[in-house]
Amino acid sequence: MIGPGIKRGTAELAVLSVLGDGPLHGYEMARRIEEQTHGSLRFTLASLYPLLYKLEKRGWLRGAWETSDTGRRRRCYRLTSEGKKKLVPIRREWDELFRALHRLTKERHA
Amino acid sequence: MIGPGIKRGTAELAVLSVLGDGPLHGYEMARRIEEQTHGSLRFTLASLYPLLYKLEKRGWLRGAWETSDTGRRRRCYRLTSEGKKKLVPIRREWDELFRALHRLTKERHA
DNA sequence: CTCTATATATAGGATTCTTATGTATAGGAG
DNA sequence: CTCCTATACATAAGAATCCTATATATAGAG
Repeated sequence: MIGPGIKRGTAELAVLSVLGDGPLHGYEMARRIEEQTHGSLRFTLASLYPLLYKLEKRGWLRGAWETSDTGRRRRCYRLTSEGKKKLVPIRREWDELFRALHRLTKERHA
Repeated sequence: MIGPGIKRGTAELAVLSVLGDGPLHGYEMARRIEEQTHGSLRFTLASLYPLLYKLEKRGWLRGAWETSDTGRRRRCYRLTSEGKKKLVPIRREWDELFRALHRLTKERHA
């Protein structure tokens, strides 16, 4: 489990990434993020929902109410075409950040 | 250059990493971090100094005033033995975070 | 003497995430 | 039928982190 304060900025990337596979509702997003990172990346639902509203307001997601097979009311989010376009440069930015930090933490005495 | 909001949590790692090579004063830390990450990681001096005070208060750094060859007054920071010990698990945490995010952004359809 | 680079410092605010709390329903155990 | 758990969404209040703006001061170049 990643310590507090270290995860900052990762939530948006995580949400956009899992939505890249297809539409999902919030509760399932959180479950998949935790599962696919083997529990090392986990953020609470109380963090997730405000983020979804923000991304929807920004036009990257669109949410639609639906009723599941089990009769449960829930809000299903999908990436908009704008959101899909943004995902590419965001991943590139993160990749740059990773490489930059690796240069700092590993490639000493250069 | 990494966009705003995406860098969060990286400053502490960056500072501890450059200090892992030896004692430095603030201005030089910022310069090296920018140089060693090829400009992609850069945080302002106004962010740096409060961080140094916090890390010193926490006991991971110790700062000492000195006068440089050019007669300039500056504060030189070095890792304490406690700070050196902390650097190991912090690097491991970051490595976990990187791997977790890679699983999310790359290893789809698993 | 002016301008730039060096060097430290703080106030104020924006952003991001967490803890705590609340609402509501489906389905199983008893 | 009732209690409990898992599912599902929601908001308030605050902590943590970083940035912009601003301030001070000095060395060296021209």
